[in-house]
Amino acid sequence: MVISKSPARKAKPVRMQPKAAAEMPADAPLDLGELADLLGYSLKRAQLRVFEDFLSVMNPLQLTPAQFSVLLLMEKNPGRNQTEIASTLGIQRPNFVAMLDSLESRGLCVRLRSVSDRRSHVLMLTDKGRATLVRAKKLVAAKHETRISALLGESNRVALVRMLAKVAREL
Amino acid sequence: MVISKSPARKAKPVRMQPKAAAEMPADAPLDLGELADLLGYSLKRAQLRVFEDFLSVMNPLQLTPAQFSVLLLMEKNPGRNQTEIASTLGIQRPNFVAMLDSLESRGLCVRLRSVSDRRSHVLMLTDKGRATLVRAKKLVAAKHETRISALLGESNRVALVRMLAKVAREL
DNA sequence: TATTGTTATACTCTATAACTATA
DNA sequence: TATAGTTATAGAGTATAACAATA
Repeated sequence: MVISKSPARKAKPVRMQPKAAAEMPADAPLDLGELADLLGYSLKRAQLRVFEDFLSVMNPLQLTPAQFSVLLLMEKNPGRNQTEIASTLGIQRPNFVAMLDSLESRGLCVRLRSVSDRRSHVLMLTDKGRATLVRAKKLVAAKHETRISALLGESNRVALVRMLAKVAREL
Repeated sequence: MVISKSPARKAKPVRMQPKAAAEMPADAPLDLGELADLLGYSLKRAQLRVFEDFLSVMNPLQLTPAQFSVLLLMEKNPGRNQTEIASTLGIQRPNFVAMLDSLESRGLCVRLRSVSDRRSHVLMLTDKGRATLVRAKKLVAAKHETRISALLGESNRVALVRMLAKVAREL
């Protein structure tokens, strides 16, 4: 009977080296190959960079992209319940609970028990939430979107958003 | 002395309702407001959708986008060590260990102790890894990228990737 | 002293099952 | 019975400190 192979991680690496390792500069940047043409790859790298910039711009208000999107949705859709707001953003209802706890404990929004259906919580921005959102929008417009627009050109930025929305919607 | 406010999540929601809740269809899709113009938002939604499609196309080979990118990099850059491959992909070295364990245990690649620097492991695709990569590339090209190209048009797809790469690189 | 691969750990996101109170 | 909010939990993904072997 053959002893089953131990996990690969335990087997110590051994033997042999690629033939002509001498040709490569050794410290040259790696070749991305077809990775550079893969939409998913550039999409992911760009998304990380954009969120990073958003976070740094929003630092004074301490709002994440997800929190900002929740506040925006509450403003545009007052009177909606948790399930509606969460599902619109692709957030699972259980995961939305802690998020709302955080926003509500900071006094940015409130949960009101609905009079028409006492199971559900109607979500509303507080005055502080509205004021914070005004400041947040100004920061995003002035320091974040403007920066992207300066990089790509405004018409390209708009075209980019439109294509991404189409991919998210129709792929 | 005032009792400190209990966590917002414990305070039961109460009273009051938005004035004219009667006007809204109640089941209408929510208004995204400025969210629809936020690059970060469409970027994130598109990225999730594209990865989802990639995963379903790659289902027969059981390769995640991250694993596929690692195999591609090994192919184009034979003889590089873990630190080089990981950092090129933005993966922390400690997190790369389990990933390599998985690929190596599946027989797709090997770690060879470098003869020039015995601290480092040179990464190489196995024959099975090369064969798997060939099949993976064909699947991605035929079922994934083609689908995106059909949706946007090939010239738009290329323009999209170029803009995303620029954002990732220069923002 | 510095670096490579590694371990351990922790924190965030995300996903699912199940409970409660209402309907 | 079905739904809204919640709890508990588990799995990815990601980040940092520290160690052994090697340079």
